[in-house]
Amino acid sequence: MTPVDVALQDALRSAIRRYVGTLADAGGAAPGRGHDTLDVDSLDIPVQSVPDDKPGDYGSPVAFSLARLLRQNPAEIARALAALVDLPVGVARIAAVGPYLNVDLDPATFVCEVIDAPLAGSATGRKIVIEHTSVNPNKEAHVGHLRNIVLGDALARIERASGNEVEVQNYIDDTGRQAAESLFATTYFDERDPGEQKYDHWLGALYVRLGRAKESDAEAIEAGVTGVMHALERGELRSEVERIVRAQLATYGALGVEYDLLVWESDVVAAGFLDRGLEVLEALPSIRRPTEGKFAGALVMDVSAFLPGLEEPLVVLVRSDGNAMYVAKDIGYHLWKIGRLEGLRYRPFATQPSGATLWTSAPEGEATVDGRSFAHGDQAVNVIDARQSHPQTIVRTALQMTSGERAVVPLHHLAYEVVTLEGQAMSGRKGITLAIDTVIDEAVRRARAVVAEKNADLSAIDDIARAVGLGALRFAMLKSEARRVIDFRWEQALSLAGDSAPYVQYAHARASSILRAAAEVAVPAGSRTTGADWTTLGPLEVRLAREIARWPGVLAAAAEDDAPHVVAQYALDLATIWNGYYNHRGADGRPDTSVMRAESGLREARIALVGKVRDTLAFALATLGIEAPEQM
RNA sequence: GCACCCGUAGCUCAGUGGAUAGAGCAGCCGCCUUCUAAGCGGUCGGUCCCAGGUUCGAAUCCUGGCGGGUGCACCA
Repeated sequence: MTPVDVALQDALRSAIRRYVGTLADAGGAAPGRGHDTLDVDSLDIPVQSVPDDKPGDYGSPVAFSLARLLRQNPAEIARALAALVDLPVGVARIAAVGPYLNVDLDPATFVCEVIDAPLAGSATGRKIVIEHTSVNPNKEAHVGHLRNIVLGDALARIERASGNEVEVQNYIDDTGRQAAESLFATTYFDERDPGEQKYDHWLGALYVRLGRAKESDAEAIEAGVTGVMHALERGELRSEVERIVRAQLATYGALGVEYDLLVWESDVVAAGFLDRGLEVLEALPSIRRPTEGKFAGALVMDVSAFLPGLEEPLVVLVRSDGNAMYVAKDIGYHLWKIGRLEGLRYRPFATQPSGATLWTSAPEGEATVDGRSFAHGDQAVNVIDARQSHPQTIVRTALQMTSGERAVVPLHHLAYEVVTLEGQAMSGRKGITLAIDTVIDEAVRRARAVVAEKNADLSAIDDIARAVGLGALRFAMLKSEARRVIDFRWEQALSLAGDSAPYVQYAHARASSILRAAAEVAVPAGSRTTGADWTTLGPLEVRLAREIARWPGVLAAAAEDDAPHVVAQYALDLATIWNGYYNHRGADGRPDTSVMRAESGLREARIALVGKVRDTLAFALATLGIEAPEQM
């Protein structure tokens, strides 16, 4: 909803009220036509962008719904309303186009309004806890994880840009089987890291090797892994796991991804979240401890009241041997995320490239650090593989049961589909993977070759190649909906043309280039740009400004729906409209949108508009975690 | 078997109940005597999986099919 939309809605509403009034005056002549019962105040008045081949900038199909309510021809209603309506500020004319009511904007007013509008949302006071990455600490991260990381990071940036406080958590499953297997593999094979490759890569290879060795020596390996798992639970191998996590974090750092807090599973358990979560649950009637049947001795939760139709409505929380299931720990963790449990301790873990401190949960840490309070989210969002939708639903259901039937559980699952590799399912266990580190290197290498070819004299070529290569990679992971399967193919993922980040970055560099040339004439300062004569602007500028005007709504929708692809698609749209403007030719076949060669007054107004184009492109890319170089 | 997700141009995908369904890639034809051609314009290409229904209006909502993916452990 832009200010123009709102003003237009108000104007149309008044006109409709007046129109209905005239029908009422004609009163007895037209009984039962609906005007006497029509509730104009609550009438929905849609305002939409007009297709490019139709007259007008914005239009409303409101006459259709009125036609039904008033039993009249929609085109007639549109004509009548066009005659009755008072023009809102910024609107040059309103006319009926068939049954539609279309408006032409006043270029000067509209463009000034657009270039003065803020790009970021105002502060909401809401805190959103986003969990993403959460890669098992036993191997290098691969392109399947890349999708998770990039989605989560983009969502965090989108929520921040929308005015929310965001805390990004990365959950470390340090007591799981996978970490145990990798660590055990080093002793089983008696291998020591020669330091020739990243530690997580070296360890990942041993993990795969151990998987193969199980075929011939299953029993001994099982016993050894179990031993390591117990040691992990006692917290004895924390520094070994930390070493893996640090190696993985180097990859995320290279992608430009940072976190606020690492949450270790062993700390979640030690803080009592598991036990206290279970206490809360055990008070509920749907929690039982059967003494016979297949779940004898286990603690189970009956979810049938919330998830009808399940073949097996009982979910095991604690096994009959006394060991808690993962989902039980997850329930405790999530009760803490939304502020219903307390007790983790924290210490600094690392200083990230931006300078921000990465915190970690730690048994020996402090309860409060640096004056900040972790968790206490008004909303929690989990970026997790769609294959885990069922366990996520169980966690959500447990929170629902502890909150009351009608309570709104502030937990979202951003479920994303898998990434396949040239059509093949990836498998860490089988070693069919493609490491993020490998892809980053290749992406930057390819981008560097193109930058060197197109623009060899740029001094910051390495930085630009990095921004372009990583941008292409991230964008490929973000441009489609999360629920779509992505088949990773090199040519597609690292493409520098078409629907890609470099396309948007190029549009941004073009605008930047103009603004460099313009710097001596006028610096864009919105509607206060010196020397601008707004009345010289025309439909071409309005078309461009209309696209910019969409941004706040796009940002809000992306945040509301946890949908970064909405921002990616918008960035492509704005870049397309801007490129079209840039290359536009008049009826005589000559360029008619030149900024620097435009006459004084028009030139300054265009400089201000181009400044807004550049800022909007850069801001949209930034919410996706993609840099926008000034030159490329 | 039950549940969830997907089905739109040759391929990969956008598309908030509204105007003649749009991009990119691939194919074909054009545009650098200068604000960046990583670009722009044109052209070719559609039973929006099928059948009903709701609606003034459906790719979009509902029901039933068909095809594909995923999930349904005292694993994580």
